[in-house]
Amino acid sequence: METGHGGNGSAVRGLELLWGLGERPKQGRRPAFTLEQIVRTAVGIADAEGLAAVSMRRIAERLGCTTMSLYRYVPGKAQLLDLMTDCVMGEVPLAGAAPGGWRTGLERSARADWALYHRHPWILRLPAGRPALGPNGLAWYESVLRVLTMTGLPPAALVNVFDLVDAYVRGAARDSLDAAAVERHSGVTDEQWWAARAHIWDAVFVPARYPVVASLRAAGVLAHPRDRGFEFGLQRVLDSVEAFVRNQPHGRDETVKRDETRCAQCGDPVPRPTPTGRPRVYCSGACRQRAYRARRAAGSPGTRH
Amino acid sequence: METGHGGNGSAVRGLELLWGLGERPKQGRRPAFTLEQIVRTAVGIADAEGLAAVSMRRIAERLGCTTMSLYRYVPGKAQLLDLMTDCVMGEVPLAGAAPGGWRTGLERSARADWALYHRHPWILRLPAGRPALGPNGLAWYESVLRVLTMTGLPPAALVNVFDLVDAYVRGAARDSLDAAAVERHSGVTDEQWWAARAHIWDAVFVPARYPVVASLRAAGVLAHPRDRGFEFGLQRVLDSVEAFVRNQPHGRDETVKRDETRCAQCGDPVPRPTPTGRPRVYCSGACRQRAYRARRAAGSPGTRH
DNA sequence: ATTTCATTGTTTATGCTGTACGCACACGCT
DNA sequence: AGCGTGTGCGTACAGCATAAACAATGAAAT
Repeated sequence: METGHGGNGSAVRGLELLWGLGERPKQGRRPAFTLEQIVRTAVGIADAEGLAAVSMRRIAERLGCTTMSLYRYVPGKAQLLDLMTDCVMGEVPLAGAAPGGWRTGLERSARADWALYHRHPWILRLPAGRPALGPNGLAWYESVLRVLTMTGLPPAALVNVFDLVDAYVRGAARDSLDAAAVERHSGVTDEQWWAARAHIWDAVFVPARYPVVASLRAAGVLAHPRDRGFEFGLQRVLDSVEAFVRNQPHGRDETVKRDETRCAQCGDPVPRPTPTGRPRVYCSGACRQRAYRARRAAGSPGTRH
Repeated sequence: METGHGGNGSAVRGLELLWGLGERPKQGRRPAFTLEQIVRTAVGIADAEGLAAVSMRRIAERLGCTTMSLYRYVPGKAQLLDLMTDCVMGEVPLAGAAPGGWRTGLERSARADWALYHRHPWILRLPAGRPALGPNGLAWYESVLRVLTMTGLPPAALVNVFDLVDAYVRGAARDSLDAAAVERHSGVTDEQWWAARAHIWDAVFVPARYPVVASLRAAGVLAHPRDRGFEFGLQRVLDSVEAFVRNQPHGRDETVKRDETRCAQCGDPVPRPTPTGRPRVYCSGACRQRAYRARRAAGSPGTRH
């Protein structure tokens, strides 16, 4: 019997929906919408007003039908969310062979994910049952893994590396998005937010109790250029994978040489090979100045006195 | 007027609650509970039945009072969630100087976080407005940063490194927990889950369309020894930080030497320095066998044939 | 042409949720 | 004793997902 469609359990049915395995019945009234219409409507709401605004009522209202009509297309809200995830996974360009070898391919892939999460912040709010296993998600998964095979690593290490990069990108994106969400939701910028609570921080960030945090606050690095940190971390993660590949018995390293020095302040690569001859330490004057201020404020950590 | 306490805005009031800045009024009826009682009750419910089970009604029921009484202690549910977060942050042992230098300290800290997230999976479900800025969260933040100062890195790089490790641990923990949650919620093990969908995977994981994924599935590395991946990724992240510190102009590397070879299959360190003299490649017989099976199934990626 | 019947759309109802509002009581200070 | 403030409680409301019965549709069978 069941509610409809003759499916054998809503979870499995959800997967069948993902892969479009349900054959259109010849008999009976024709549906007013397509599944894709519903999913895209839901995605639109989530993009515009956040995941909390995605309710069955709201979707039905936009589509001009009643709430319960939707349940003829989808077993439940959970399955709809799965469909939404795979839908937007179709946006991300598939990873492919890049001139710089697997490292560049992986780097581009990670940045594409980062961009995707910023376009659809709600993705990271819902549970990730393994790399989303719809057609789009699987195509993406395959493409990244294919790039990784260029490292020559064995299968188990392959998925480990994938999980490492994926975990980092997701974690970093969540932090960045949460901060942005607070800003948008409350209507106050990060600076205003900190300012409104200044009376608390002043009472709390006392150097006696929290010397390191206090010095970092004085150095001005606690405020929000948080997105720069993503690039830093991404390069570190890729560095480590590269080193791991190089140390493997059968690992073939197809990466271009990249031993440029990096900024001692932010970790970005230092642009030009220095005109004076002296090794360049900071990537810009701003970073040098920040380092100077930081040294003064923190009682010179970062130099050997 | 407001509802009570004379607070000036619920968000700021929430922070004041976190830091216990509200002075107990001398006049009037004495409260029946403490804030901590309420928070701990909520934490208990979240631990036992998940974040979704935490409702004001439910908490009140456990405490033996009515729902609305709770609003005398807390401006709203959002603030209560903040308090819950900082409450459990008090459980994690503070990072400190370890025999192995900053690397060991950071490693222990990351593992402690991992354990915390597994004890209280709901933490990763709610938005992280920066490292949770209650007393416990800040103490933890300070302790980790203090360990990081041993690297001699400048302030901006310090927070970058912190964010890197934090993002990875959170991301990896989320994946691990989501998988476990699916398992517990649906009552089926991961194997049963995959088995119930075998008819879909068989139709979908065709080598023609998804060669890499298909070979990985055949190699048996797609199933769930997902938690091992955390150690792998953690070591890679720490490796990269170590390399970054070593390449810094003023970076002092206080780490013990650790150039043991690692398993070509899973990345774990290879235990003994090999009795035969030949360099050991796999950490165990199981890994060697898995690598063998994988090579047969995948048309030998991982060897130069 | 009429009946049959699978399938879709709608209506109604249930039990959750967070929380705004107002009232009654208890306690410390005057 | 009594005033005033802070507390605990009950009611009420809007919104949520969805179960179940029912009405409308339209292709196939007779």
